[in-house]
Amino acid sequence: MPEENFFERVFDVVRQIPAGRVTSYGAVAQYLGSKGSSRVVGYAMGASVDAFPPVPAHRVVNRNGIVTGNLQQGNFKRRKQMLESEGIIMDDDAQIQNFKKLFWDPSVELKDS
DNA sequence: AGGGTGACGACTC
DNA sequence: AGAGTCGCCACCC
Repeated sequence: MPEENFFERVFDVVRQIPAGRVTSYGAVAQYLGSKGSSRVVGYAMGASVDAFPPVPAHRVVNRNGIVTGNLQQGNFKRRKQMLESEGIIMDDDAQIQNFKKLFWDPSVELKDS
């Protein structure tokens, strides 16, 4: 069991997300064993700005495949562009198309290692 | 030691 | 179907 804080574990997982792929807060939380702590994952994302190396928080969206970012609208728009830059298509403005297809589940990709 | 906070998720009305 | 509410759990003050 890692002695790192929950946040660091979240960061580590998020950093392993391949470009052009996305995952959900809940999935990360579930992978970390705290399925119900999806909020904590989101909170960790907010703290990701303090983390180093930087965490691609833009690849983490909510369960709906919608890019959130209530923290700062500015970053929100910007992250959308980054996602598109990685080949991810957005529907309305924040809805990811083929979200299910692009979904990167840590509990599946990283499995139980 | 206690309370407030939060980039979610699922349930209920 | 849309909107509101509750719960969850770790971190910070």
